[in-house]
Amino acid sequence: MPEGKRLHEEENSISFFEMVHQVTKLVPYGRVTSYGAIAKYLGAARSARMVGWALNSSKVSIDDIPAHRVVNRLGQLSGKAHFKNVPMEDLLKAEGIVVENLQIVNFKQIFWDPGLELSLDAE
DNA sequence: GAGGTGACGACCC
DNA sequence: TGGGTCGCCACCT
Repeated sequence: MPEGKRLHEEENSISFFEMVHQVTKLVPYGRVTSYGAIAKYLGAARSARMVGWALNSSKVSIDDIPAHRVVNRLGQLSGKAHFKNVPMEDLLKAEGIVVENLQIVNFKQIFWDPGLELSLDAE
């Protein structure tokens, strides 16, 4: 992944914040990714917290950004508390994702790595 | 203008 | 091997 252009930067000054939203929207139906995976893809592997922060803001447009498909590296629904309106696990289950005890059972199987998948597609 | 916050992850002991 | 601590960086107050 080139360090210059991570994503198709709509603006020259697109923020890390915006890129998180872009990547999150690219997560396929029925698949999930992690905060760290997104952060790593954006070249800020140590800034996973920022990804969570960005998704926190995305809740205003949760209809556009499937933030429920983003969990921590263990597949746990750490952001569940922020889905007070629509249960996070309910959204995941609706996509055929097995959630048990606030954790994705087949996390490894449905894990979607943006750094891997998007590099192949390279839109 | 500066400091605190935050849905995590990696490193160190 | 497992638990604890630090770092990261943009946005909000």
